[in-house]
Amino acid sequence: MILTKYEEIENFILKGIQSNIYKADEKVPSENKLAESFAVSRMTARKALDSLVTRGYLYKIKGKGTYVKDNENRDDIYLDEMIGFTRRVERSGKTPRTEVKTFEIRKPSRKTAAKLGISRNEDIFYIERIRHINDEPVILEITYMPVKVSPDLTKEEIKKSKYAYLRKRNHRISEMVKEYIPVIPNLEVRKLLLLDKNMVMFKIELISKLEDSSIFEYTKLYYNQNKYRFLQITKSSKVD
Amino acid sequence: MILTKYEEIENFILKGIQSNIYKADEKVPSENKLAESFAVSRMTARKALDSLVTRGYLYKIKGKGTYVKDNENRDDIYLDEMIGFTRRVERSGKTPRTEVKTFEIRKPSRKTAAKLGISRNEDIFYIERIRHINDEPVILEITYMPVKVSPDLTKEEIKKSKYAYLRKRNHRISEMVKEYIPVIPNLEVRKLLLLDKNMVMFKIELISKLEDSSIFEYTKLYYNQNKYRFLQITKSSKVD
DNA sequence: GAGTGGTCTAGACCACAAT
DNA sequence: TTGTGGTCTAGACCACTCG
Repeated sequence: MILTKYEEIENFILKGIQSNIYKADEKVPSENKLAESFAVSRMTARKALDSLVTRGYLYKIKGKGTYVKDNENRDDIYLDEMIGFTRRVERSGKTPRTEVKTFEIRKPSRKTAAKLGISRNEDIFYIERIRHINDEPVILEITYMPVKVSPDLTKEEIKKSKYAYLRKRNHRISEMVKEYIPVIPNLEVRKLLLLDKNMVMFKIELISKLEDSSIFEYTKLYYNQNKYRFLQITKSSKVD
Repeated sequence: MILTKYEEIENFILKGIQSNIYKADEKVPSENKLAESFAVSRMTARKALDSLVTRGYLYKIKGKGTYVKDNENRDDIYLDEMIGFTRRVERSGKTPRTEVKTFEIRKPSRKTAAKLGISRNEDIFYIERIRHINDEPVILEITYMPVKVSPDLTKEEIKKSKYAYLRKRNHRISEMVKEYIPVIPNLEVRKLLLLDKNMVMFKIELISKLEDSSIFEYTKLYYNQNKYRFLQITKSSKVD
């Protein structure tokens, strides 16, 4: 099989990573070095490196160089374990912090109104929260909530937990539908999570309902790069 | 906020998709048209389109043009529903087919041996299967199984179901650990699934054990582009 | 033949890091 | 000052599709 020049370079770097010639958080050859040693233009060498950045193998630092990404030491998230961010982080001995970036009342977009099952002129809370672990931003959460369902919600309460607020009001979630989506984040998400480069990451979209079937929230969650592994354990299943 | 030229073009196309000016499976402006109307070089226009392809908004056909991806009409996969491929497809009124691309005995790589908990000189089955729906390849499955655990496995049996084989032998899976991973597929995966372009997709890696805790398989599953939605429904949870 | 996307070149200027 | 990555240009040749 014939490869393009940039595919040759990609494979060269990948082999170097697999054989541990290029170690985690150490440099791979610069774009100019690669261009010279493969006798290609710098743009071709760049294309190879950029591809490996997007695929999660490398990261770049302007003015410094290109480095091998360390994908070990990620935190595990079990899909069936209903545990909140704060408790999960504390259990692992780290320090969680929640930053409420935005808390305001808006009218929903057409898409959001449809998700919430309301009309476009009803008010909603628009809430952006950033979850930090040891002061590093790891999760961006964007929540849309109908004001009529949670009329007395305050910014102070949202700093803690949406679900603690529910308990206080003697409500609870009766059903939650989650969709797991592989994405490359857009500019806004990259900015909020301090990611300077495109790379694959995890998005979860969820809708949760209360006991009376009213929709409590429509939420999008973006999980920072390879800080997380998403696991599911199934016991004694009746597979296939 | 100042945007680069290719980001301007990306946003222009995205707005056109959101406002339905560019409709599903219809063309967006060609690279040359965009280069002209934005007064940039063709390479810059290309960079914008390529980014949107990787992010799953567009697809390109050489010699024809660049089209808006239709992300509706995807099949739902429920993470908690333990149902096999064949039954799930038939339930939706479509025709499933399994192609056994490779079935051979090998020695495992270091990584595979570690996953299977065996030594590098024990034999394993290496199995590549491609799942088709209505003759379109949608899932690539790569399985590693220790021969000593399933010594009498045949290619004929693997054409049907791994788990039917287990039942025949009066065994069953006692535990399955799955990891969900967002990836951009490599060349080999793209070739087998007939994908001509880089784009985000879903990978599942799983390890399943039998009642005696022996490891039955280590399997990687690649789900074709946006043919699938991965959903999870949680009822009456004790959230956060 | 005209238009499309795919690859590639040989430059350029910039912002940023390190020394 | 040197080296790095980030953006961008103005070409080129190719393979493919379609009329």
